[in-house]
Amino acid sequence: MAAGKKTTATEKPGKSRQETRREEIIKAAAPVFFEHGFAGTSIDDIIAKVGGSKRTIYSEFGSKEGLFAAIVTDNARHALAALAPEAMAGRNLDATLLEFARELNRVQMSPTVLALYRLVVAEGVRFPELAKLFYDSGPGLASARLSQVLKEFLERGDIALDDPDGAADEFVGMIRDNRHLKTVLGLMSRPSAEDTEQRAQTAVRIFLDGVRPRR
Amino acid sequence: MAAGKKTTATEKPGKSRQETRREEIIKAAAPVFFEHGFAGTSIDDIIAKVGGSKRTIYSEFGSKEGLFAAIVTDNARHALAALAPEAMAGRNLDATLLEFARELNRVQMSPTVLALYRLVVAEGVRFPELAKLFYDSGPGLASARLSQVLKEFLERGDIALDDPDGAADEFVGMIRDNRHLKTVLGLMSRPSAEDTEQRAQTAVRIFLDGVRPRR
DNA sequence: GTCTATATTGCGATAGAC
DNA sequence: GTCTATCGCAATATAGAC
Repeated sequence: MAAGKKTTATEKPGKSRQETRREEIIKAAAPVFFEHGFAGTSIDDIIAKVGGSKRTIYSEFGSKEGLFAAIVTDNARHALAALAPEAMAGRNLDATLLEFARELNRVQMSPTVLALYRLVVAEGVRFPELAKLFYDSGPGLASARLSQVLKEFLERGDIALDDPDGAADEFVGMIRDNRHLKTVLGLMSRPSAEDTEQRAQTAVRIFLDGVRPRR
Repeated sequence: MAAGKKTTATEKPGKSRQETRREEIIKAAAPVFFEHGFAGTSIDDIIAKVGGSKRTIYSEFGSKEGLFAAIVTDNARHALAALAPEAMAGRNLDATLLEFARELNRVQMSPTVLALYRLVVAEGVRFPELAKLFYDSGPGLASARLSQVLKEFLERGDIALDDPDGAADEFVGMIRDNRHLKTVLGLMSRPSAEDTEQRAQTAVRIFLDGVRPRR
C-alpha cells in the first residue's frame, strides 16, 4: 500500500543503506514539521509520508526531538557549507565580505531555511535545545565565521574596530534585514537576483565605508 | 459562586461598560496567546483567566481569530506608539541616528514586542492581515521614518548613498541583530543597558563611517 | 468506529447604566 | 423602570486522537 517508489538504497554508491534511509526520512519529515509545527506533528504523520516503521525513526534519531534536531543540523550543514572560511581565503576584504553577504543571503532566503526560521521562532521558547541548535548552526555560526575573518583583516590593519564579534553580528543583521522579515511574514515573495545582488553590494559598501562622504 | 472580583464598571468614567470589558478580555487573553500560541490556546483557557461568559467574547470579537487579531492590533498600537514621536528634529546626523537606534532597540527588546514578534512570525503565513499590520506599524514604520530622515541629510550633502530606502532597511537590520534573535529564541535574557548603549553606538559608527580606516 | 477536545451558538436570567 | 450587556449553562458541530 505504501508508495511504490523503490529508492531503497544501493543507488548512491558512497552511501550506506542506513545513510540513505536517514536522508529519506529527513527529507520527508521536514515539510511535515514546517506545515504543522513541532508540537503539531506526530511521528505517525511522518510515517504516513515516508513509509516504513516507527522503529526505524526511533533507532536512528532517538526521539521526535532528535529527528527535528537532525533536520535542523542537516539543513544548516548543507546551507552553510559555502560560508566556510576556506572558501574565502586569499581574497581581499571587499571580495570576501561581498561573497559572504551573497552566500548568507542565499542561504537565509531559501524556502527551507525560511520555514525553519518560522518554526524555531515559534517553538524556540518551549524547546530551548532546538533553539540553541538552530542558532548555533545557523546565524551564530555565520557570525562566528565572519568574526574570525574580521579579526584576520584587523590584524593586517585593513580595518579598524573595537568589537569584531559585535560588528559581525551587526553585519549579519544587515543581511537579515527588513526584506528577510517581510518574506518570513509572507508579505513578499523572494526578491529577484538583481535586487539581492544590489543589496549585498550596498551592505558591504556601508559596512566598509559608511554613508558619510569622505573628503 | 463566581469570582468575587467586582471590577464591574463605572470605574473608568470615559469608557462604556462594553469598552471596559473588551479591554479586560484583551489584557487577560494576551499572555495566554503569548505563552501557548494561537492553536494552543482555547477560549476556555481565556475564560478561566478573565471569568465571565464565552458568549461575551463571541459577541465582541466574533471568533477566536477576531480576538487574536484584536490582541495583536491592540498591543502593537500601544507598544509601537513610541516610534512615533519626532524626538529627532533639529539634531545633527550622529545624534539623530543614535537616538533612533536607542529607541528602536528599546521598543523591539521589550517583552511585549518580543512576544508579538514570536507570535506573528509563527502565525503570519496563516494571518496575512495581521502580519502586514505588525510589519507596517513596527519594522516597516521604523524603516520608513529613518528613510525620510536619511533623505533630508542626503539633500544637505551630509551623507552619500544611492538607495536611502535600502540603507534604512539595513540600518534597522543592524539594530535587529543576532542579539535580538537570541532573545527571541529565549537563548539570552535582555542585554544590559550598557551593552545596549554600546551596541547602538557601534551601529551608528559603522553606518556612518564604516570599518575601513580613513587615512 | 468511538471518544475527546474545542470552536461556536442559543437562550433565559441577571445586573448595571440611564 | 427600561434597556442592554453580560452571564451561566447547555447544546451543536466537528476535527482529531485512540
